[in-house]
Amino acid sequence: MNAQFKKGVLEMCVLSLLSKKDMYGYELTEQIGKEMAVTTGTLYIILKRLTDEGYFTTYLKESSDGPARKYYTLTEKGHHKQEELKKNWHQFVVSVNRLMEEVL
Amino acid sequence: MNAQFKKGVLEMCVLSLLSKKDMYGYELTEQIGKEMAVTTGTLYIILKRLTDEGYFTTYLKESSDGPARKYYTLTEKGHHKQEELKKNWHQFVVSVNRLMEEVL
DNA sequence: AATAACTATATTGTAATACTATATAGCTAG
DNA sequence: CTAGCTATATAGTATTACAATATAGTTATT
Repeated sequence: MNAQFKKGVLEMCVLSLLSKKDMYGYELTEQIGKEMAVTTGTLYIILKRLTDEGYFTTYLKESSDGPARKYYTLTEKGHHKQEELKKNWHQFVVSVNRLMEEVL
Repeated sequence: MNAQFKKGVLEMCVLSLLSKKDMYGYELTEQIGKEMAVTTGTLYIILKRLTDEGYFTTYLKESSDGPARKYYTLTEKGHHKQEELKKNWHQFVVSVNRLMEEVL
């Protein structure tokens, strides 16, 4: 998989998953990992950045089978960002496909 | 437009356009510019890199309305790279869409 | 209780690549 | 001859994913 394709998209995926329900970091890594290669390091950096930028709030919750988990909750700002990124993404895919399929 | 989405994709677009016919740098900028914002600086750096990596050969040709143009021709290696990137791109889009639409 | 395996969060340093700004210069029209 | 268009090119910066590594709680096995 081309690592460059992921630039910006991982952030969108995180926001998109969190728009459905609160999740913790490790869980996000596993969900996204089903579709593409991603390391925990990458995910935690994204989570830290987006938290700093006000897209999430967080809370700790104990786990029955392991250490406590930090859950992420989308803020209003986060929801808006998610919708904006999703819209941009779909437009982008259409543009790229048009460029590639086009017979000039 | 999210600049990050373009990472890796611009390279693929250049290869894809050149798989149809030889083009010169400025022409590529204009064609890609129809679908997304892109500066000449970015394009020429990509062209230089891909030339150095053996995906193109180049030749100069005089123009009737301006300075001489440097045309780019895909090599066999370039054609293979283009097909590979295109395949990866389509798979990537499917994966991302699945992640975003999924009800978990 | 000691150890290994699993779960979970986090940081540092590096690599890849797009953007901004700028430089250079040929050609054409007024 | 000058302005505007065409065309190629480079230097410095910013963003973001990856690899490697550190830390530590929990569970199961010996």
